[in-house]
Order: sequence, then structure tokens, then C-alpha cells
Amino acid sequence: MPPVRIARVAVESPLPQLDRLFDYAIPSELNDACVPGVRVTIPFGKSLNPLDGYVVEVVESSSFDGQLNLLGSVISAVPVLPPSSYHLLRALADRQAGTLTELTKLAVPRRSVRVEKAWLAAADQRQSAGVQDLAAQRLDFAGRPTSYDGRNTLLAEPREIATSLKASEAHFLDKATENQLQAWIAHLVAFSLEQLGRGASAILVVPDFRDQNRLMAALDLVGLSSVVAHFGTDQTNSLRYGAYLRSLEASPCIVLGSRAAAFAPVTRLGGIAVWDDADPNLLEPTAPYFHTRDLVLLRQQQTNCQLLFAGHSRSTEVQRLVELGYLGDISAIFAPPKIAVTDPGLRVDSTSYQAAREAFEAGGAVLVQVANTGHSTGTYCQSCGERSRCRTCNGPLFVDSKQTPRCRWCSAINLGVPCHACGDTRTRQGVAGSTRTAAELGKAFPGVNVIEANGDQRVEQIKPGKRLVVATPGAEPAIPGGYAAVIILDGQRLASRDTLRATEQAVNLWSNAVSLMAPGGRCVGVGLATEIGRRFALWDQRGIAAAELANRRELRFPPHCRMASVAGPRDLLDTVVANLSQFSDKPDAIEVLGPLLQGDTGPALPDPVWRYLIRYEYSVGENLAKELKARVLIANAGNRSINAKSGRASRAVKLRMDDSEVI
DNA sequence: AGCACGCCGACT
DNA sequence: GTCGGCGTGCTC
Repeated sequence: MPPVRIARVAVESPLPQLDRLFDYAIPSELNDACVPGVRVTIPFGKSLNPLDGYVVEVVESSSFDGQLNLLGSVISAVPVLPPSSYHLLRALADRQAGTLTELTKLAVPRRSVRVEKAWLAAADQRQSAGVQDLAAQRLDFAGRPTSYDGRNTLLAEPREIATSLKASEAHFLDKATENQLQAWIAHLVAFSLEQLGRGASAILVVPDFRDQNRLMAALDLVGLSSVVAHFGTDQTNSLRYGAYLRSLEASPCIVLGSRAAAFAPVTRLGGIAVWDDADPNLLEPTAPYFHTRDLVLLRQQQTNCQLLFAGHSRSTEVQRLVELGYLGDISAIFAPPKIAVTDPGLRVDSTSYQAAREAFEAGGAVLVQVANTGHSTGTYCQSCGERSRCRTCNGPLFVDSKQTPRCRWCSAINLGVPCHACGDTRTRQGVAGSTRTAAELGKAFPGVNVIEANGDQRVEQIKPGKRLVVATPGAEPAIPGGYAAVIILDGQRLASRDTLRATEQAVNLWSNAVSLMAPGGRCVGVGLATEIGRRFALWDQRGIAAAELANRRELRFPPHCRMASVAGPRDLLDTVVANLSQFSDKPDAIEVLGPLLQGDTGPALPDPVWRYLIRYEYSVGENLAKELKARVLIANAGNRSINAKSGRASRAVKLRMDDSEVI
């Protein structure tokens, strides 16, 4: 009788105390099917129905003293969590003090039997796909680096450029094609071709469905659409699973998508490119709250693949890595876009009117970027100037596109609300939102087609011509050839928001608007004749990022260091952070700040939620995450049902290893 | 999470 | 004498 083989299984449970491997004896009839990566069912504890899990490895002997239980069944023959994926997810979970299960839920799509059957049936006729022919091509353009090899970052030229696709194979030489592409798109296409040329796969992560569609159109143009695995956000589960299976195939592919794409289990990973890492969409909004940038940095370390962070502006995190020498800067020198900044004062001033008029006279289109949707951004008391507040929840009021004052937090309609400070019911409206701006500008330029684009009214692409587009940041439609003029309104307000990343995000949003401008176009930053605005006008992206990072260093804020938070009932938090600063031998490597009462303006809650912030150095991150995870586990253990009266039991103490957004 | 083990008050 | 309260602890 052959020796019984042992499967080491990661149990799919949300409980942090079960976040480790459990050994199971493999029944002889499952011996062949039970390979690392497959999903299995296992009897677990005293529970009646089996749990799911992933086989992490198959070994000959177990270090467990007790009686081993038998594996239940193998759910599917496909190894959906191969060892390389397991190691990546394990390292990320450890870094963020999360569990493997939280990550497998994000990384591995639910199985679709229909899709899987079709995929397995087509397995034998897949080998001869013409990837080699496609990979023999090269995209050339001004500013393209000779190679994207290593770990790099680049600032993309903010405009469309001429590209030429050339084939190195003799029989392809006559098929050289020329195209105008956005420079950032050209970089990502060239990057992908470089990976395919080495017989390897590329992963392209973009923050937004618009970016994804634009990039997909370019890959299609170059004839690569057949090797793309789509990891889009608004896909059905079966499509996601199909793309996931495609990325598992031996033949190289281009994985294109949002956050989830960075997990794609490609067999031979050539390189990962992340577009616009400053975009908040690349931050995972659920536990364990990691940024795609940190995930791909881990993956680069584990696989030694190529890595590229590209953007029109530069995040402070990337700037830090450049200053450390961890990332190389392979940006090309290009002519900066023409940007004028005007003094603060009128919202729409003569300079911007003139730029728009000239653009229309030449038959071009004009993009106006405004900070907010709706009719007006806020209403204020006419006698004392206080911001109007919602009657029910004290939230700030704004005027919607139907001219009705509503609450920004709870959407309640608020008519005739007396001022909370002086009691006066007369109000005046604040800065105009996109609807009023569109109406006002439409009147100023009769005969011009006015288009409004924002989160609700999605406009992705428009036809060239005399058009006025009023859009909120991130919702700007693209136009072939680019806008003749780009006018940035409310820019200063965007930059002076009360958050840590206000400046960084404002520059990012302005820059992305400028990138839609025609090569000969003009941009006006209205009221942006400030220090940051002047630097932006010179397109000094490096200088802006360096200054911002220096500022954070001085204040001792991320990304100079990391900042964790623990939130929950006061007494439990105190046990979690007790003597934490002495946890590291190095003085000042860990510093506990707080506690602060959460939700300062809201009505007093029956169980107040407190929050501590923990500032720590990168070097202690791994140990601190381990320690905090253990402490939070203990703090939550005896208190799991205390919230029973509020409905369902939730974790009393919540931990985030990176929580810099709150400030 | 489930589920069982375990040691103290009011019931047929 | 027992039924059952939920504190504590384990799950290969």
C-alpha cells in the first residue's frame, strides 16, 4: 500500500483565528485530482456541512499530532489558486494584517460550471494561437524608452502622438501602420508588446472603465484584442471567470482591467504596468484596504517581473520610491502643454472667455472642468454667511440640477431652513455646479452645442466640432484630435480641500484634463495663480511631487511613514494599543496618536466609536501587523456578540494598516 | 462562526 | 435529583 499523501489546506473562513493551514489525508480516489491550487471541500470542526478551502501543497507527512481527517471532495480540477498566487496573497494579507480569505474572495472569481466546461473542452485546440506573429511587432514613437526593463516610473506626454507599428519579421514589413494615440496608451501598448515578444504575459491595471475602454480600443487597433483577458469592474461573474481561466493558460496574454487584474494568475508574468496610481479607485475599499501599488510591488519582488508606474502626474508614493532609488525614472523630455493661470477673482474670467472664443472661431471644442455636479455647490446664510445645514442630519446643503436644496449626506430636501447660527431663512447660493455653469456658458456662446458630463451623465466619446463640454473631474469625454481649449474652474477649491491628499489629487485631476487637449491647444487655470498653480502651469510634475513629499516628511505623514488606525469601543482599544510604542527596539519607530471620538458633528451614538492612529516606520510594518492582528483577535474574542441589539454581530475593533485618507 | 464541554440556580 | 444558563475553547 502506498503511503497516504497529505493536503495542506487553507480554509475559507472569515475568522482570523483560522487563517492558517490545516492538514488532511487524501483519499486514494482523489489522489490524482488533488493538486496544489484546486478548490476542495473539507469537514471542519463540529459543523455539520463541510467548508471550502484551497489545497496549498501536497506533502508526504504531517507535523500535526492528532488524528487527520479525510478530505471531502475536489470541487474542480482547475488549480485556481496556484502556489505563486497563494504566496502573493499570503504576503499581502500579512502586510495588511488581514486574512487570506479576504483576499481569495477578491482575487478568485466564483466558479462558473458552464464557462469551465467550455474552456476545458477547447484546451487541445488552443496551442497554436498566433501569439508569436503578434509579438513580433513593435510600437515606435517619440519618447519611447529603448526598453521598459526593471522597475520604472514615467511621466506620460499629456497628448496624442504619432505612433508606428513595425514588424520585425520580413513578411510583415509592408504592413507598418501609423496611428495617433494618447502617449500613455502608446506606452502601455508598447509595454505589452515587449512582454509578448519575450513569450511572457503583461498585466495592465487602470483605475477607471474609461481608461480601460480607450486602452482596449488601441490594443484592438494593433490587432491584439484576441490575446486580451478582460478584468473589468462591471463584468458578470461568468465573464470574470472566463478571463481568469484565460490568464491561467500557458500561452501569453495581456491582462487588462481594474484592481482585480493585478491578481491575475498568469503563468509566465513578464511585467505589470499601473496607469495613474494617484487615482483613488486603485485603493481597495474593503478589508484589508490595500492599494494596488503595494500589491504589484509585492508581486514584482516575488516574481522579479518588469514594473512600470505611469501617469500624467506623480503620486507622492512613487516619488518616495524614486528618491529611494527603488524606481528608475524613464520619462522622456517633451514640450510642456500651454497653460496660463489667472489671478483669483471672477469664477469665469476674461482670459478663459477669450480662450473659448478663439477655440470656437477655429471650429474646435472646449472642455470646462468644474469641481461639482448639480446647480450649486452649496447654500449659505445671507446675513451671517454660515453654511446651511440639513434639518435632519446637519449635513451640508447643495442645490441640485432641479434647483432644489438637498443634503449632500442624506439627500433630504431642505426648503426654508433657518440658519443654525442666526435663524435667518434667507440664503444665497455658493459656487455654481456643472449644471449652472453649462447653462451660463451656453448663453455666452449661442449656437454652440453644450454637453454636460459627470458621474450620472456618462459621456465617453464625442465627435469633433464646435462643442462646449462641462465635466466634473474624471468624467471628461475624449474627443478625436483633442480639445482646442481646456478651462479649469474651481481649481483652487479642489486644491484646498481639507484632506491630506488635496494637492496631489488636484494636480492629478487638472493634469488628466490637460492630457485631452490638442497638441496646439491652450489651457487656462482660472484663479490658479498660486504657488502650486504656477508650478502646474510649467508642468513641473517632478517638482510638485518632490515638494509634496518633503511637506509630508516634515509633518511626518504618509507616505514618509505608514499610518494605521484602530477603531471601536474605548476600553478594547486601550488594550490593543497598550505599550505598543515599546514593541519595537528602535525608539520612535511606532507612535500612538489619540484617541479621537469618531463622527464629531453627528448626534451622540449610544456606543461611541473611538479611534487611535498609529504612526510607524516601513521597517517595522511586518512585525507590527502581526502583533496588531494578534491583539485585535484577543480584544474581539470575548466581545463578539456585544452588538447583538443592533441586529447582527460585527467586529468590535476594526484595524487598518494604512489609513491615511481620514485626515 | 458553530458547536460541545462544563460547572451553578429553579423546576417536574 | 435533573434541565439549562452561556463562559471558554477548539477546529487538521
